[in-house]
Amino acid sequence: MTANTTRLTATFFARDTVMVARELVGKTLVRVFPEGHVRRYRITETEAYCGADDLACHASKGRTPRTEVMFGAGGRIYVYLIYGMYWMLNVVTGPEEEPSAVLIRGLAGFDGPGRVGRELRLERSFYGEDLETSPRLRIEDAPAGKHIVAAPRIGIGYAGEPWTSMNWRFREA
DNA sequence: AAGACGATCCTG
DNA sequence: AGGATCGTCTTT
Repeated sequence: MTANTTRLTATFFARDTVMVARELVGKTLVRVFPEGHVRRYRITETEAYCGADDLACHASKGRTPRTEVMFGAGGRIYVYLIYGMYWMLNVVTGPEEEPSAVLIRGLAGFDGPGRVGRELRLERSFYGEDLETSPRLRIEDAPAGKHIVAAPRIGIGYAGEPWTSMNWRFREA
């Protein structure tokens, strides 16, 4: 048997954000490093950020150079620097003009969005990269497998209700 | 031009 | 509990 190495395309990402967030748990993130070596990681935790109405979503603050990529169709990378230190990895979701994304919060062995970015050596140039064609970052399909639990999102208290209570964080049980 | 602060992590 | 560290957005 050969391993399943089906690369996920725009048709997977350009769907309902919460659905994509849930389904991304267990999928395989593949990073080709500048030195040429390849590492594969199982995605263990994600969060959904759902459109301009979701006050926890950066796009709710408006269309700016930073949030621009989220307004496009699903399948591209949204990265941003937080606390002057950590690059957060997001996958843009949904159709065009519906600014939403899924934050990759954890990979097997690398728990936490800051650790994910550090491990993958993300930086500014990943902004807008197309997951369908990028030579250095891709996501491959994988069997559903593990049980997945939903919980409120982390670090978004400023958004208030009902956004703080939405169970839009997904992780392996 | 200056200030506030963040979808975090590590150390003490 | 507090510091690191800086891009982005808001206010002057």
